[in-house]
Amino acid sequence: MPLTMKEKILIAAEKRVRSAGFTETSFRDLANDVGIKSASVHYHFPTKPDLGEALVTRYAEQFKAELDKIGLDDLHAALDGFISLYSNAFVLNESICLCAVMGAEAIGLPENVNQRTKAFFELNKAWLEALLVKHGVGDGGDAASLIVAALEGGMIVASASNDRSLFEQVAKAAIRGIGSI
Amino acid sequence: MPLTMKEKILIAAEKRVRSAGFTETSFRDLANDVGIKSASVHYHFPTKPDLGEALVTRYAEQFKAELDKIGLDDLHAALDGFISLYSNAFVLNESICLCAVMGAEAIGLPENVNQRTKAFFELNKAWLEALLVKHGVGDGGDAASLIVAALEGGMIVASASNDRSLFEQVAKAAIRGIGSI
DNA sequence: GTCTATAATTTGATAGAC
DNA sequence: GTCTATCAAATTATAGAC
Repeated sequence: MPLTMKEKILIAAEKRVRSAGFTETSFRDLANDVGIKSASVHYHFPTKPDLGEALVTRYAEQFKAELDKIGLDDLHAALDGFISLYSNAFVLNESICLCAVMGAEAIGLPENVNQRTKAFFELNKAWLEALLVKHGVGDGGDAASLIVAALEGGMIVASASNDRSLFEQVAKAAIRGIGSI
Repeated sequence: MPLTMKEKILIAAEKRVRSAGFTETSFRDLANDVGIKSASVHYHFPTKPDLGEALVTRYAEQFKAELDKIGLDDLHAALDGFISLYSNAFVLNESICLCAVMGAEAIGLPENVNQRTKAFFELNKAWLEALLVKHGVGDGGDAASLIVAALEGGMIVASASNDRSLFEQVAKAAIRGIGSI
């Protein structure tokens, strides 16, 4: 099945937002990316908040699909799989997690977008917490919250520093700290 | 000594950037904030990268001044003092850390701005690492990197989720994890 | 240092033809 | 669904008077 124009726009938008930011991404840029005019982009996404909401929703759905592929029986393997999702999302000078961008811009963004960003973080935290509880590690959700925050923050620090190893360092330290939290 | 116009502009700019983002902050907005015209803002900061660089430099200097006030003899008190700096920087629906914003926008920002953002993160990491080493906790800088990343990421997650307790949770978990890293 | 005036570009969004 | 055409507003930045 070939891509619909709506999906093509979302793919182009995700790429731009994850590198330049949401506000910096314009309908005209997206129109050029997919080979139509900006008025036609508005046909698919009437307003920018509409686009933002669809963008984060799709991102969270895809992320959830990847999470569902990770086996939960081996704690270490599962944690590695989880971190790999973040690691793959972070390409130096090219892209960070969509929700790190949306989260940083959150104060100025419409509610419907922020709700979806919040849902993404909750999804991640809930998955991690379930994994830890299953293996009798960590009592509440503190460790899960810490890991999610550290991975998102690690991307931002590493991206600004133009040094990918900073992210790797944080990711490894986050895993090593589990059990004592 | 009364504030210079240059400082007034930086104060207004910091407020706007920390809530709405750097790209969203315009010279006209700042001009209105301080009661002059946008052309006059350009007199003080010829280009936007000039403004961004001055902004992050000033932020890091002020942060360093606060760090220098924290006593290092009591590990727990020092960690609490460190986290308080972040805690105070984070006001729900109003502001997050300037460098969390700049870091999230980093890919699209000019080099001179990113260098200053990187310096801010290095300053934080170095201070924390020195504290931990002094008290014989943590070998390398892994724990320090983790804490900085977790605090920055915690702000972003909490801001997008409109839930300050998420930040508090991450901050506490980050401290509790020290020693095992 | 601040002003007026303006240039050149970009933005989100709409109306209406096809 | 996509187009042309257009709008009203906002953006960074500069020239030159005061």
